[in-house]
Formats: sequence, structure tokens, C-alpha cells
Amino acid sequence: MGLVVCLSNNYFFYKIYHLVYFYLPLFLQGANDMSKAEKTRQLIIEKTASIFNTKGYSATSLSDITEATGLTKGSIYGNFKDKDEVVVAAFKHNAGLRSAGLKAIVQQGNNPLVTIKAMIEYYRHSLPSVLLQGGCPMLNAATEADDHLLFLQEPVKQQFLGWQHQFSQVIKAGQVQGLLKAELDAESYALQFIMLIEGGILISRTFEDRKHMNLALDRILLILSTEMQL
Amino acid sequence: MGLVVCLSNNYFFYKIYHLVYFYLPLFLQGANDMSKAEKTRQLIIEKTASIFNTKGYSATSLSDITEATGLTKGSIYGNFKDKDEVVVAAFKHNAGLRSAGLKAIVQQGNNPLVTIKAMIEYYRHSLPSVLLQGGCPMLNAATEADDHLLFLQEPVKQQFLGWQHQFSQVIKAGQVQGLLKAELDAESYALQFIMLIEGGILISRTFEDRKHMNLALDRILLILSTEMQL
DNA sequence: TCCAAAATATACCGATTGGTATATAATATG
DNA sequence: CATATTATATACCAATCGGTATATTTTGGA
Repeated sequence: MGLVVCLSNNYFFYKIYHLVYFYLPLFLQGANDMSKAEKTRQLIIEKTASIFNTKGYSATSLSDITEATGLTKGSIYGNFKDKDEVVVAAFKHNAGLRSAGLKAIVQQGNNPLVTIKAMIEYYRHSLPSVLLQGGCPMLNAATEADDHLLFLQEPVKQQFLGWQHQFSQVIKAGQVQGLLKAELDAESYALQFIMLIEGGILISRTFEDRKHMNLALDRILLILSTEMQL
Repeated sequence: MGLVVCLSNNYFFYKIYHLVYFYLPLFLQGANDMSKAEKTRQLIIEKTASIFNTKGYSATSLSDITEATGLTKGSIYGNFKDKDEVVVAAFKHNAGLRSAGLKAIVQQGNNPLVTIKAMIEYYRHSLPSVLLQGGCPMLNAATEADDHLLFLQEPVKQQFLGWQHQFSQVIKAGQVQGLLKAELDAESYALQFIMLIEGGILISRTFEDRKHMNLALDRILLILSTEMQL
């Protein structure tokens, strides 16, 4: 420190000082180029996402948020316009996790039939952790958004459309490759899968028994093998 | 009035007075033998049931209740221990309407196959009014109950079991009459119907389009005709 | 008709809600 | 290093929350 003070009127050594004290820590923590505020914003989203999903979006209070993050109201409102904005960000985070899970399966590049089955098995095996985190974010948000949290409606619709798209794209790929019947309406089947998955989660969560979810998923596999496959 | 006062020491005329002033109004309003409190309790339930279903059970405040009923807090708390008790009563009322709808169909005494189809069509045609009243009470309550309103969990479970029973009883009757395959697990099929209906309502409500619900209901009819019927 | 009991209304309670103005601390740049 | 800016913390706000003690009105049985 004394050395730095001594040389501080020298631009070259000042730059060294700057590099070491400013960029080195950033480099060491993984070349993180997020600003302080961006990191705080991310912290808030990650720490509150499961709380929102568990308690419900309106039932989660600002005290819950400050408690979970260790921050204060000032910090929350410095990074978000209001609670609604936190709610939307948390929902998108929750929904994004599921979306990323399916995406990872699709990107493994297996043939469409194998991919669809892997997607179904993904829901079978992730059910316990989903239930621990308050259930399906789509189901929760959709239920809460419809009449109450109007600002959530559009994000929920978009997420559902994205989900449907993930399924229907794989179905269409299967049709192109001659694995699935060409005359099938891929979007319609994707929706039926989603409806069965949501219904299965709902009942499984209510009765705290994964057998109902398995029933729904097996129904999807049955539709696939008896009705869609060539 | 003067006449009544004049004759008030005469038991016979007192009885006439009593009959006219007490029983006549009761008779005119339909021989209603509920006490005042029972009528108020019923009024509170009926006036708030759709509000609870629309806004959500925790998001509905006591102000909402007093505003909708025209009563005051004193009257609410004179008839219910606390808000939770109102919530449970309102939920049971909401769920009871659906249950009664199916029951009426079953009691028409048609053959089980016709009855099942009529039950499915009941959901198809009641969807618009269900959506106007905030969606399926079972879906809403189950979503809200799971981590948050713990006192609602048991009522929700019971209602789901009752619903499943309504379906499975008709299926079993169909098996007995040789209309449906005897080896089918009636309870399992009943659950699949419920999951599809709930999934259908969820998506139809989100996109404000009944075609998704129709997709779910047509799937049920397809399962019935291709898999269950003899 | 009268009067005790039941039902309803009024006025209040402390706690918590989402939100904000301002003070303090951390950060980025010359 | 000094300073301007950004980010966070503190202290407050009015409004509303669920709930209750008490006063008033309505009701039912003699």
C-alpha cells in the first residue's frame, strides 16, 4: 500500500495498481463482468425464486425477500421498480430452469423418438425436487395470474408457448425422419402432453404420491407408442 | 295494532297474532326454517364463494367479504370463528356445485356409457361459466393449499377423492353391465380423466380459448372408445 | 307484549403491507 | 488519491391486514 502511494503520480504504475486491485479480483472470481447492481439483482432473483413458487407470488412479502437475501428494502427497490418486477423476474427464472432442462435433453442430439421419451423421463425423475420447491412454476403462476396478477399473464402465456414449442419441434423432427406419423398435428399433441403433465403434478402434489404423475407420464408414452409411432 | 293490544290477554287471539306475525312471513318467503344465523352464514358463503375462487383464498380480505355481503366484521365473526373457516366453507361450496352437477347426471339413470359421455359433455359446456367464476375451484384451492393454506389440504384431498369416486363408480357400473372391459382399473382411469380435465382447464384459461379444453375432453372420449369399451 | 338471548354493528387494536425520502457506504474514473 | 456516481441501508409513511371488546339491534318464547 505504501509503495502504491509513493508511486501514485506515475501513470504507468497507477495502471498496474488499477489492474491488480480492480481486474485481478474480477478475474479470480471467474471473469465476472457483471456490475455490482447486476449481481445484486441476480442474487435477489435466485434467493427468492423458490420462495415465490412455494408461498405464492402475492403471499410472498417484501420482508420475505429482504430476509432471504439479507438485503434491505433500499437495495431491493434500487434494483427493481416495484415488487411486481421482482415477481416477474422470479417467475421467468423458475420457468427458465424447466425450459433449460428440456433444452439440454434436446441438444444431446439423439433421434426424436428417444428425445421425446427422455423428456418424459425428465419429468418423472425431477418430480420430487419440483414438489420440494413448491410445485410446477407454470401451474402456480398460471393459477395466480389469471384474475389477480394481471402483469404475469403475458409472461405465463409466453412460457407455455415456448414449452409447447419444445415438444412440437421434436415431434415434427420425428415426422421428418419418418419415425412418427406425418399426418399428426404436432402442436395438438404437444399440448396434450403438457396438460397431462400439469394434471399429474397437481394430483401428485395434492396426495404427496408420485404414482399419479407416473400415471400421467405413462399415458403420454402410451399415446406415443400406439398412436404416433409408425 | 291497537286491536292486538286490546286482546292480548286472550290466549286464542294471541295465537292468531303469533301465527300472522311470525309464521306468515316465514310461509311467504318459502317456509324457510333456517335460523337468522344460519341464513346469514349461508349468505356469506354464497356471496363470497366466487370472490375467493377468483381472487384467491389468501388474497381475499375481510373487507372484500364485508363489501360483498353488505355485512360488518361483527356479523362475519359472529358466524365464523375466523377467516380460515370462511375459506373452507367457501371452498366446499364451490366444490359442491361441481359435485352436484355430476351427481345430477348420474341420477338420470342412463346406462353407464351414456352417463360417462354426459359427464364429459358437462365439463365441455360448463367451461365458460367456470372460467367466468375464476376457474376450477379444485385447481385453485389445490394450488393454494399445498404449501400455504395448510388447513385447506384435507378438504381438497377429500373433494378430489369424491370426484374420483364419482367417475370410478360409473366406470365400475359399466364393467358390471358388460359395457366396459372388466380388467380395467376404474380408479386409475378416473384419475386420468381428472388430470386431463384439470390440465385442459388450466391451458384454456391461460389462453382464453376453449379449444384446449375440447382437446382434453376429446382425448378422454378417445380413451373411452378405443381402450375401455368392449 | 315483554324480556332474555342471539345476532349484528361500531370502534378500536397491534402487526404488517408495499413503498419512499434521505442518509451512508461502496464503487468507478480523472 | 480524490471525487462523482452508484448502490445499499435507515427510518419513516399511510393503508390495510385479521381480529376483538363492546354497544346496539333483532329475534324468539313466555
